[in-house]
Formats: sequence, structure tokens, C-alpha cells
Amino acid sequence: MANPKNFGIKDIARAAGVSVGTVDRVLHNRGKVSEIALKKVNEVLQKNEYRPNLFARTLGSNKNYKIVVLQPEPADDPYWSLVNQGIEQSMKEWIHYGVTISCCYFSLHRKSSFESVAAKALKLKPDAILLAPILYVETISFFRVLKEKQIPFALFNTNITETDALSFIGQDLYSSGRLAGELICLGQTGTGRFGVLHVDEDLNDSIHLVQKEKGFRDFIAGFYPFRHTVESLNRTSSTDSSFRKKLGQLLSQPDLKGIFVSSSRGTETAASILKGHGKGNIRLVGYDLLKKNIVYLKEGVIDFLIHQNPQQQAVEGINCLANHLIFKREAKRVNLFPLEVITSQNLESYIQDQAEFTSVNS
Amino acid sequence: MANPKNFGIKDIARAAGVSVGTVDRVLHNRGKVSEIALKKVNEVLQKNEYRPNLFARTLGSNKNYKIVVLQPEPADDPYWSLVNQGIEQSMKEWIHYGVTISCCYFSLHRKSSFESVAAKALKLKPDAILLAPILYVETISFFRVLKEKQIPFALFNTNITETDALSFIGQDLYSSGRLAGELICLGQTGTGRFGVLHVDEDLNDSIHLVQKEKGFRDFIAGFYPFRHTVESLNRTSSTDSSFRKKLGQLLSQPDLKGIFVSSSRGTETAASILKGHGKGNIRLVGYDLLKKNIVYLKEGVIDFLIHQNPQQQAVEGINCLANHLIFKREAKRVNLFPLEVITSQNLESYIQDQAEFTSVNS
DNA sequence: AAAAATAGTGTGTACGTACACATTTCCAAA
DNA sequence: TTTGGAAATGTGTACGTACACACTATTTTT
Repeated sequence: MANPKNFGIKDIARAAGVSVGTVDRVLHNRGKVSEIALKKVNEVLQKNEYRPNLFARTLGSNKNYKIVVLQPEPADDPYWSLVNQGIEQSMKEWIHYGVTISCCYFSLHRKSSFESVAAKALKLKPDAILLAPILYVETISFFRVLKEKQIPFALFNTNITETDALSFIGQDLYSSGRLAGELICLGQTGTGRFGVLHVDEDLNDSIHLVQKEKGFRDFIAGFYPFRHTVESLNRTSSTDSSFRKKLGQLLSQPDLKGIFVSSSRGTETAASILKGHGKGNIRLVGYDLLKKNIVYLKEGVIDFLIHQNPQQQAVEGINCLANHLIFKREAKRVNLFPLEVITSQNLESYIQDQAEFTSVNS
Repeated sequence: MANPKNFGIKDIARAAGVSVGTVDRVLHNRGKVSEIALKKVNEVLQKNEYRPNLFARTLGSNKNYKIVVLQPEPADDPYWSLVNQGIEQSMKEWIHYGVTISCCYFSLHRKSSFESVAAKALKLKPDAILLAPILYVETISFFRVLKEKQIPFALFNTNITETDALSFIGQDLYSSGRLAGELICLGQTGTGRFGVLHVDEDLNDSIHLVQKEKGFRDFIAGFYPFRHTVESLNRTSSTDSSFRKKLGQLLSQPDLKGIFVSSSRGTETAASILKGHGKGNIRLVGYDLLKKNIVYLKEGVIDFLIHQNPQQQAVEGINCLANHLIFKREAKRVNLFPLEVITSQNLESYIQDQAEFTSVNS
């Protein structure tokens, strides 16, 4: 034994001349303690710092915590499928500590689904909730219920600051847009014309894409103080003909320097369109390591991908809540992920990394 | 509570029709188990994944493991100081699991110091060793001692393949060089002249820098199939006048497109020289988030930093060994880190990450 | 005054694992 | 057949905490 033993509940009892039961009652203010005993125990506690053994505690009180994840349906979108992979990894890690995780999926297409899904989530009587607040309006009212029911929750992917969430896990989206701007301007000279594409997203509901676009525009404006154009195109559905027409016009502009796509799935779409128009050499910046994006990046159609690390966001979200429940450990209010730049030459190193194991003790 | 409790040692015993003692002996190959019992238990183990309860384990066995880290003196080099920060974080994480970590530092200037430091490390009777095999020659003989004493060890930062280390944690340096090439060529056209700088490094001893240079040259050769020049300059000391002269010549070449520095501390040096020559606009690619590098990146003197993530390398190195000791878990033979690209626009997101990293420590 | 309720306290068991020790089994030697 | 002894197996206790429960001592009710 190299370390001096920890001063435990037994030692307190001996020092105070009472039983461990009494010490336990004092420590947890369960009442039923005489004033004289209370005083004796408190005296001992003041002289010796007591740090409960967390292993013994979690082992002894065989509590089971339930965490519920509220996120968009993974089958609808490969991005959310990646998130889901992270959740599934977390399940395996935490099950041994008595934490069970279940998922409730809402549809991005039928926003009205959110309410019923949220209700379903609450029926599971979760001890904490991890939430991707994609649908701003629909989510806001849900927060009130959570506050009422005193259910702690964390947000990921998109931040909504005006809540009292335990923590937000994700990236700074304005900076993400700026980064996209930087990547698209690298080595460029002369005048600049750029496109920002939002594909199949409802801009009313998704502030996050607006933040990205703002960052992008701000950077471009700084880089080309005078002569630049940024056009924003929004595809509302896969059969949106006005979008096609506008995009066709944009692509035929001789001074078009690059295109920025604001979402991961949109990046696939944009790459396929560019390739179809024989414009694969136009600089294209998008998001995330979706399978198709990887292929387009290797081909050179996509030049840069910004990695949002959806799996890890999910993992850290769960970690935050589980640590809160088990160890009563306070979480960082904001856990910002680095904005990772992926090119054809470091792509391989990220793909290999995918399978990595991350330990629970963080 | 109908909780899906973990499948524990007791459950295994019941399923196999033996006692927990027998299961314990099988799990830890303590021997004294009949073949028939062994078979029965193993059958159960194959059908059900058994993951021991960490809490119960550390509580039950009051074992204390000691890991010793052998790395260059952090005071000598800011890079190794970052590594050391990672080690210190790991200490706090693993102390709860009965793992204590101590460090032994050798000097990069007096290579002979390695031997005595290594001996000091062994005197601590470590259960495992984490080693940065920077000094190739000096390290090789140490491996023999480790093998003799049956001390498991892992390597990080630099790989030496011909050993039976438990694991290597670090980056693929050839790819790192290729990535540098890609970053330096971005948006460049015409002919290309480039410089590769090795600053204050003994190339005989450090194969890793050679690997980076090879990757760099290979990429450039692919990008400029015909017209390109890559000059390699090696500064042996801070007063190396031939280096200064050659570098001055290189900087005056009109077609100089960029400079690649192979080490993190060298990047600082190169940036200061370029700035001094008024050549801050030449594209400069280097390594790591040293304080000065951060400043130069913000100023625009440095264009790209490749992040080797020294802290995390250290953390994962310790994780690997600790998992090996506690869980008897086999480590990945090679744990390759992603090659992270840092620019002025995503820098902040990495620094913020850093800050949280250190605040968790305290 | 006896019975009952209440406050205060201590004891015992459980949690899942590790490990020491006790017990049983089995086979070979006496 | 008995016995010695090793091999195989089971049992018990410890780890530090939580919590149910049992037990006193004191007070209140009938």
C-alpha cells in the first residue's frame, strides 16, 4: 500500500464514537440523529476531509439511471445515422454502470411528429435527456416541460442558448462558416463569386445553417473587401426546378470561385450535380464523412470537408449526463468541438480513426 | 426494476454449472481447472459477452499499478511540455483506479543521459512503461532489458517497428509529409520551388523527419510532375552560418512557393526568420500549437499547422497500458491519430478545446 | 400502569469481484 | 483397502458504501 488509505465512513464512525449508520445519516441528512451525535460527527468531518469512494458508492447503491436521446430519425439521413452510431457505442460503455440509454426519433419531414415523440420520451421516465434541438419552434415548448419535471438535459449539434441546459456539445457554427470561407478563398485572387447551398432544409426552423452562412459571408467580405458576390440558393425539395435553374446559371458564371454547402447530406447532392455539369474542378466545401462524400473527396470533386464529428458529439453528450447522474459531477456549460478540416491527403487518417475506443473516465 | 443487469461472474457460474471460484480461475487463467469445467465456462463466455464491473473490481482487489513514462525533458522543448500536460491529465484520471504514474525525463542535448534515466525508471519497478523512442540508438538496447524483465511497454510519437511493443500511438509521418505538400500546393500554379527545413535536429537519429520529407517530396512530384524543385536545409545549431546563407539564397528565389518545417519548435524558428526577412507572405507549413506558432498563425506568417496532438498521444498511451494492466485488454498494435489541419480560422476552436482540457485538470 | 408510538442507534446484508482458504474428488502408491 | 496428496472445486470474507431492519431508550397515549 503506497497510498495512505482514504479516510472513510468507518474511520469517521470510530473517531466520533458512533456507528457507521449514524455517520451515514449525518452525511445524507436523513435525520433521526441526536444533536450530540450530530455534533461529534461534524467535528470529525471538519478535521478530516471525507471523500466518499465512488466505486463503493455506485456498487452499494445499485441505482439504475435511464437516459433518453431525442434525435432525428437515423434512417432519414446518413448524418443522424452517424450520431446514432455514437449513441450505440455509449450504450455499451455505460450499461455496466447501471445506465441504460434509449432513443426516440422524430421526423425531419413531419415536424409535427416531434410533439408525440417527445411525449413518448417522457413516458419512459428518464433521469436525463440528450436532445438535438434541430426544430427550434417545436423544441422550445418542450423545454418548459423539462424544467417543470426537473429533468436535467443536455443539447448537442445545435445550440439554443436561452435554456438552462446542463451543457451544449457541438461546434461554433459561425466559425464553421468562416472556416469554409477561408478554405474556399485559399490561393484565390482577383474578384470572387461564390455560392452557398442549403439543400432540403427549412431555413425558418434551422438557425444553425443561417449562422454558418453568416460566418461564410463575413469571411468572404473580409477577404475580398470590394469585389465579391455571394449567392445563396435554397433547395426545398428534390424536384425544386427553380433551384436547378438558378444553380445552372451560377455554374455558368466564369468568375465562380467556389461553392459552400451548409449540410452534410447537401454536400453529397451538390457534388453529384457539379460532377454532372462537368464542373468538378470548382472548389467545393462541405460537411462530414458520409460515404459518398468520401468518394467525392477522393475524386477531387469535393475539396474540403469540415468534420462535425457526429459520433463523438453523441458520445460526449451521454458522458456528460451519465457523469452528472452518477458522480454528481458538474459539466462544462459549453463543450465546443474543434473544426476539423479534411482533405484528400488526411482523409485516410480520419477513416482509420473512426473505430477508436474512448474511455469512459473523462 | 426490470433492469437488464449486466451478465456477471455469478451468472456465468450458474450458466456453466460451476462455482464463481472456478469462473474466476478461468477468467484469470490461474490454472487448477479441469478441462471439462474450462470448456463449459468458455462456452458460456462465448455466448455471452462478459464485461467485468470496474467498480467492483477496483474495490475488491486493492491492487496498485505503477506506470513510468520516459520522455524528453519538458523544460527543454515546448512540444514535450505539451506531452507532459497529457500525462498529468492521465494521472488524475487513473488514480481512482489504483494506477499511479511517474515520469523520468532524459535530455535531448546530452544523449548519454538516456541510459542513466532509463536505469532510474527501472528502479521504480514499473508494471508498464510508456516511451518516446526519440533517440533511436540509445533506445534499442533498452528494449532488450525490457524484454528480459518482461515489462510491457508502449511507444508514442515515433514508431520503431522492429520491437514487440504493446502498441504505437502517433501519426503516420509519411502521410503527414504528403499532407504538408498538399497544403503548400493549394491554389498554386506554374512552376514550384520549395524548401524543407529541419531545425536543430540530428537527422541520423531521427528517422521520423526523413519520413516526413519523403512524403512531402512525393506529393510535390505528383502535383508538379515536371517543373519543381525541393531544397532540403538542415540547421545543426542556432549559430549555423551555412544554414543562414543557404536559407537567405532560397528566400530570394522569385519562384519560391513555400516552406515546410519538419518539427514543431523548428516552425517557430522558421516563422521568425521569414518574418525578419519580410517574407511573411511565403506559404509556411509547420507543426503544432506551440504558443509562438499560434501567434505567427494569427499574424499570417504561418499558413498551416499540422496538429500532432501531443497531449492526446500521451493520454492514449497511458490508457493503452492501464487498460492492459487492469482489464488485460489487448491494445491495437497501431493507434494512428488523425492528421489535423489548423488554419487561422479554426485555430480558436482548437485552443478552446485546449483550455477546457487544462481546466479539467484542476 | 401498561401499551404504544417515537426518536435514536447499531447491526447486518447487499452490490460484483478478488483471493485466501476449506473442502471435495480422484488417482496412485502403500 | 487405505491413505497420501495433488488436483479441482466451492465457500467465505473483504473492499466502502447504502439502506433495511432490529433493537434500545424515551416519551406519549390509553
